[in-house]
Amino acid sequence: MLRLSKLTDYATVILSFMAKDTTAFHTAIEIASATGIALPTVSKILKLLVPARVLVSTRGAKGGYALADTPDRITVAAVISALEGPIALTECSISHQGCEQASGCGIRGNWGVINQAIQDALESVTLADMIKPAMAPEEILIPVASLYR
Amino acid sequence: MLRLSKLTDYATVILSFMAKDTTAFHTAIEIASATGIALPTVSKILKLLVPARVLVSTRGAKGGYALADTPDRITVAAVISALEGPIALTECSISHQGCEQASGCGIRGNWGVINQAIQDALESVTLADMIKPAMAPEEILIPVASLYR
DNA sequence: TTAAATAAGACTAAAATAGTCCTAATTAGC
DNA sequence: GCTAATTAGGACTATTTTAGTCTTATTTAA
Repeated sequence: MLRLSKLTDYATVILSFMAKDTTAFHTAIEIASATGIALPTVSKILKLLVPARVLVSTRGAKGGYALADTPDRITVAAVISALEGPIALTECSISHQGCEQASGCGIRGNWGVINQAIQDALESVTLADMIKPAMAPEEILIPVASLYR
Repeated sequence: MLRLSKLTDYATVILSFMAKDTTAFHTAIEIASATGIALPTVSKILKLLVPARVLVSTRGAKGGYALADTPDRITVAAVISALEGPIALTECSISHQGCEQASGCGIRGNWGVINQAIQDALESVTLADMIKPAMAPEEILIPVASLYR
């Protein structure tokens, strides 16, 4: 389905909650109860976002997590790659080794072009954009049905 | 990893083979031996591409599969949605029902914007583009590392 | 009538993902 | 120092998805 994992989906919910109060540190417990996502899951996601430089953390009593930057400087691309690894549609976009399609596969380079387009799209959207009021969903739903006409 | 399935990857290999001889009908056996992909797998992919209007099929002796249109009119988006369903990054982009994040999720609409951008990127690339000689891979690899700086 | 081919879908096995839990390390406050 | 609160790290299990195979039915040319 070309879809990202639930963890990434949760991550955007968590980050949009945190973006409402940029400076403060939030504990995992606080975030779990505010978002309704199970605590161990919240904790796992928060831990993944720290090495990716999306969040910063402080240990110990009065510790917690905070955004590493302002919401307009945190891109969706950064969040996705933190949770799912490099953004690349095909295996051979990451590494050219081990591709067994000896003949008939002169395609890799062109996948790269597509990957780049998607990368650009994801980098152009920031957390600040995500927390803006949503547009009417009807206007922006993808007309998938049209593909089958 | 925001990546598409192997089936879709195989599909592009199969279609690029077929695009070299647009008019002819190819049997599943012929395609399997030409591409090196296992026959049952080739067969499965070909069958998925027929209802999606990417291929047409003829049964019986002298039957086979052929492209439903010229390569420049078959988009990557059509191939992906044939094999993986609607192009939508998050569950709630497909259906707004059953989203349990009652509070804190004013995000759906904005995912739609991202989905649309990706959709556009995938629709703008056709099978004809894919079979052009690939550019040097080094030039187009996604600079993932830069996300972590 | 027979042989060659697709159609449909059930089924199995493998892999990825989600989610939970436990133990260690760190820090503020008493 | 001691204790409580909190993150860090990683092991582990269960679930779901995906890949791949197989069988039977249908269609058509010769």
